[in-house]
Amino acid sequence: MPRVSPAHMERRREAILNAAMEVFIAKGYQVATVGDIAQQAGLSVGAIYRYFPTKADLMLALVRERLGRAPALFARLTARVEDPWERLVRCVELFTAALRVRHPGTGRLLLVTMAEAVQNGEVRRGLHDRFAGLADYVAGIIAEGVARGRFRPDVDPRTVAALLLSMADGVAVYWVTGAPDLELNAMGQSLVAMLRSYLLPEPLLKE
Amino acid sequence: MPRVSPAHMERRREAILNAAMEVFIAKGYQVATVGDIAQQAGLSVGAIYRYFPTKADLMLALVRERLGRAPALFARLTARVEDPWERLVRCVELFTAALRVRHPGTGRLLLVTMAEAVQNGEVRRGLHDRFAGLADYVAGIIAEGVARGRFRPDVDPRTVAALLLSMADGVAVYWVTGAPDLELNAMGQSLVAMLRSYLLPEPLLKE
Amino acid sequence: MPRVSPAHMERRREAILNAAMEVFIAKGYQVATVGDIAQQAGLSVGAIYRYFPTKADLMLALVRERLGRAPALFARLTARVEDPWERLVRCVELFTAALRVRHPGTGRLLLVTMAEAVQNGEVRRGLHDRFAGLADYVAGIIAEGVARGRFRPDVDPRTVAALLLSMADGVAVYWVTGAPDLELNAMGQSLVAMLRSYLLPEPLLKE
Amino acid sequence: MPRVSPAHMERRREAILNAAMEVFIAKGYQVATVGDIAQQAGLSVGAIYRYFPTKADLMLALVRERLGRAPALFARLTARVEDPWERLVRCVELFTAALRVRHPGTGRLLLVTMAEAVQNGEVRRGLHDRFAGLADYVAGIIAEGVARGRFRPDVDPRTVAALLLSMADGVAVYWVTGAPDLELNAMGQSLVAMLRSYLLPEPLLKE
DNA sequence: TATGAATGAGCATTCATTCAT
DNA sequence: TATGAATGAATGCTCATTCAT
Repeated sequence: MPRVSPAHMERRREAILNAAMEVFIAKGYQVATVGDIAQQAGLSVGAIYRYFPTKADLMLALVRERLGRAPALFARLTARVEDPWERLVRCVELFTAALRVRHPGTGRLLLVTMAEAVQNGEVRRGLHDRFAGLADYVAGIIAEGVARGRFRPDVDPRTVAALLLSMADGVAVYWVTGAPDLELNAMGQSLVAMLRSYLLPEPLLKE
Repeated sequence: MPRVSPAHMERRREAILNAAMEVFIAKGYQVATVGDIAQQAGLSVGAIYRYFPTKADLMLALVRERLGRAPALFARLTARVEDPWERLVRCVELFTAALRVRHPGTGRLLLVTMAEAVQNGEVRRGLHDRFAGLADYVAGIIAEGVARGRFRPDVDPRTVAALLLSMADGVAVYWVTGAPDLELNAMGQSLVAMLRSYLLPEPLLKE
Repeated sequence: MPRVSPAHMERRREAILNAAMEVFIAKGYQVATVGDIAQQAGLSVGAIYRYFPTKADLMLALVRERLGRAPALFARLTARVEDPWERLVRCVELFTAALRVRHPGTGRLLLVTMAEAVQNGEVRRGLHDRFAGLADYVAGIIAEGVARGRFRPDVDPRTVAALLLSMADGVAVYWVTGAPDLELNAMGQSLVAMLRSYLLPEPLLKE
Repeated sequence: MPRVSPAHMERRREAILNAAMEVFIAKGYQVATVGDIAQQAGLSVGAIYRYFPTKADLMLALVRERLGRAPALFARLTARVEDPWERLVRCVELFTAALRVRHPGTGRLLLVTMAEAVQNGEVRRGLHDRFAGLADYVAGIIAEGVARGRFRPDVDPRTVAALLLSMADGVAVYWVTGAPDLELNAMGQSLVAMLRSYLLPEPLLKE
């Protein structure tokens, strides 16, 4: 007979996770202390441990519940776009917007998480799942474009998808360490131009 | 063993740096202990401190003396290639080879370093210098290609260079966390194809 | 055992301070380890740090809260004595008793503290405050004696007070290093005799 | 067949001892490092160990060869003075001058040494020897004054001597920690006045 | 003999985790 | 349930001492 409702517990769990993300982003996983997180969440250390058995579980939950949802999120937000090329462009825009506006912490969390993945197998697996999910999604778009004759026929969807995602995460990670001269919008536009010339057959002749 | 030759001291310094790189790559900066590094170097803890005043200085030296030399290294190794397009392709190949064969630890070091850069201003500056140096170099190649009429005239060299390097480091970082399905060679070839279609004006008509 | 009463925390703080005093007295500040203090207090190392942020703060607290209270203590314990001469004599007795019976560790603490004061400005300031406080008090007694015509008119209260206190602390410090032949009582009596002949005008004629 | 002359070795030994005194005075025994001393002496660490087997031996030598010579020094410098009272006054002057001009470091060395004596039996014994030597000498003067009828007959030479020396060392030690308001000259004069009124029978009637 | 690099035990301090209240 | 005091293992760094050169 719990005193608090499951909803309340869920809300508190989320609050702790948000606090942990904030703190991990600011300090990195190793440097962040459970006390920092408790303070950020406005709770006591003990309370954290009621929701997450160890500090490592906080990181893992973030990987799975924040980063891990990126594939589903992308799918949902680009589902309405019919044309594969438009959908691909939408993905690039979405990523740029996410990095700059919607979830500016995600890039940093990605970096912090990658660093932890070196050591921690479960974190590594979580990251790979996210990458694989996103790559599958993008590869699907490309494959569809190829199938429909919209894209050049000789592209390898999986490889190009991996390339795109690597670039995206590379940008995220540099952007996030405060690299001085990264103009996200310009980079997005150049990327789209590059993809257009690569994927769309003879576009220059017509346009 | 005092009054050793400067050469001996330099060799030992390098050995310690190598040991530190090994250990940082394997565990990450925070988790690695100075004892680990000493053990890896076959020295005592105190000996480490004769060459590097703090653990942080080890990291910083790695950033500056390993990662930071990448621009000069790339410049040297591609200097002979005359044609800008060939030189760009050479860079991609070089990077792929470096990641896989020559300096397989560098990618990991890059990741570990990025994670530390979140916290450590000096490390961050070191990374930015490396990125800026590489970006300058690649942008120079592209600008030259544009100037010579070899590349499409409307590309923005700096933006494309940043994009390329982000992708490269993104790949490095994923490759390094052991992402399962990254086929470096295939990715390199696709990237070259993409660049060709983007940079070279109407190459398809002739070739 | 959280949410303990402030009284409990204060008691524990005092216990730690007592333990620190014990250990510092026995080993000196530099040689004493925080582990020693924890053991003496029957606590863990970590517990010490909940009450005092650094080892140096333990010393400082002792200087301020043990030694620094001497002026107030002396004032309180001799306040009732009306006659300046009697009060002075009372001070000498008090000091002798304190050294031998009441606070036998204080002399040692004084020594250990002085040694630390060479290096540590805050400790030095604490010691000077104590000395100045005691000197003010004793000088006040002497000045009052002079003003009332009870003492010889040409004595300089501040200088004599400083002299007295130097002697007192000199005795304390030697007593404490275990100097073999210091007979505290005899020394106190001789001091009183010396003061009598110096301060009281022509007492020998009458008595 | 030593390469260097015994005289050279003795000179070097003295130089090391001087350096050690300088450093101990500035930092205290525990905080001073053998490296500090070597640097101050312009030698290598190893050289120090050729002359003194351990760091502790440096301190001990200082106690014995610097502080321990005080009794002989005082005896020598006051030997010419015939009258016991004059000789006593001379001692006070000597002490004041020594503290301020001749050997300004001695006070500090005394303090540092006392602190070490808490722990170190040999140092303690050295200090006690010095104290006993000085006390014997002063007590001898007083006893002589009594015997000659120059001093009040009821003084206890040993106790008064101990009192005087405690005061002297107390002053030294406070002076040395930088106590702000200690006017050595004024204190010396007051002390002489106090001693005169105590020791010399009815001086007031004549002077 | 002199040097100073190397050793490694030792210490102040931190922090994940526990558990009495 | 929540709190936060207590625990104690772990870590970066120092320094007396040794000894190869």
